Amino acid sequence: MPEINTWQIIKNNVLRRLSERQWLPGDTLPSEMEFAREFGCARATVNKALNELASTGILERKRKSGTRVTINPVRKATMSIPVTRQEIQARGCTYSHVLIENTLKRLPAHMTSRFNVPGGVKALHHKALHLSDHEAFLYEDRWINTIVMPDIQEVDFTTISANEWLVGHAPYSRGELSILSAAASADEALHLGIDEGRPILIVERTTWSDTQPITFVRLAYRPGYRLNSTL
Amino acid sequence: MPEINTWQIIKNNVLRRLSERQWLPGDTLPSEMEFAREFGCARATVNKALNELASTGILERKRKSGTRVTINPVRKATMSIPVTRQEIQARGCTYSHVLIENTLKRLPAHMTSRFNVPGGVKALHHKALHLSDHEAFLYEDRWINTIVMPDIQEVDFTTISANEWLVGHAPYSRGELSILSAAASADEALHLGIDEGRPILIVERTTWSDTQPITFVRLAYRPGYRLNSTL
DNA sequence: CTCGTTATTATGTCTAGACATATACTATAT
DNA sequence: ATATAGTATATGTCTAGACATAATAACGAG
Repeated sequence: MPEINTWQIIKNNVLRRLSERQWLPGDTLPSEMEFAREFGCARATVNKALNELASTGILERKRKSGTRVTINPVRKATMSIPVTRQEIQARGCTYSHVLIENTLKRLPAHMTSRFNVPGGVKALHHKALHLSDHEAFLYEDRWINTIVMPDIQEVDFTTISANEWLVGHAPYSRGELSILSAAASADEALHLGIDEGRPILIVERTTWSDTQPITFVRLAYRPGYRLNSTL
Repeated sequence: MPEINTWQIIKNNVLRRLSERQWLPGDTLPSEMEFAREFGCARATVNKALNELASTGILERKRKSGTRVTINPVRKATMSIPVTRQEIQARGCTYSHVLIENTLKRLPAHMTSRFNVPGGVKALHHKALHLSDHEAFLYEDRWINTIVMPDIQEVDFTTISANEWLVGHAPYSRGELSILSAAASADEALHLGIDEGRPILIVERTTWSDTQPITFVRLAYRPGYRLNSTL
């Protein structure tokens, strides 16, 4: 454990004392001033160390009440959702993708509510298959709001994937993520080359630019895929 | 957007300018000193604002090179994995759980490697069903390393769930999380009250105390369950 | 005993400096 | 041309203060 900075020394020290059960869930830790005296540093340095720990969910901090050990720590797993190409290449496999559909059509009912647009509005329906070492890896079924992203109709998605184009050209946005398990639909099974009904992992994501939804995508991973993370 | 603090004003200002595509992915932002002059504040305040944005993955910061807009932002979704009881109660449902098994037995082969212990070692095999409004919600199949947690053999798991006991009594630890889709096994289907083979969401988690594995748990959620998160 | 007021206190934010350090750039010597 | 040493620079860390603010605790009046 390389301890170079004062705030990291303090952070690691507190972590060690927590693992040694010196402070139990619910207990109040010493105040910033007490820590500052103990470590012979400024209060701001203690503040940084404790805030760092609070951001991971181990500690809870409140004005006047002080710093306490979280009783029911909500385990915050930071899942990184990489661009698929990078994920595949990081495993040392070759990445390729095939454009399956890219047409402007009327939004189906379940999408108009999701995009919060009136019925009858058209949007870009985009389907693509991502391959790892030339084997089906991920099937992508996406709707793109062309009202917000009009330029996208000119893009050649045979050379760049929609995901990567959007990451580079859509302004930074917030999003909603949903992970579920489903039986492969006929469409998904066909493209992934598996039997219909097989359990596959689905990730659904809606991204927004300010108040406007940009895109909704349903990612169907091939059987055996795992989303991993450390906490 | 309530902007009370200087660093939040700066953060929101930068976010807005990013969404207006004033700086594109790969571009270098002004230095901290320039921002400090622009906002009439100390450099430390700018530092906090920009570090805040860097922690979300939007910006990348490096000494001397400066601050630049991330080209391929790894979407960091912070999934909160709450204690099941809280998750159910947060939905306004009543929580209950049933202890199905709690016996000391020899570790199967696939677990000895996971726990990194010699073969023949015994561990606590713990199975429980968590119910939401008296309906099966989550089936838990857990192994607990009794070498590390000897006290656990005395606990009455009919009154408190293993998860909650461990959260309160195991020292803070790191863990590995894996999310996958699987066909319900006979055991899982029986307890969840569903047909064998139905696609269900599985969360597997191993938690460690320092170098010692404490527990491995496989959580089988009822069909229709979604893990949600914002990014 | 209850309600409202006041003091206290721990954290939140901020400043104006300082030195440290990684790293890109430049100049010099080989 | 290439390796090496030096310089400049932007961020990282830190200090010793200051005032702000939320929330608890103590107090006092009715």
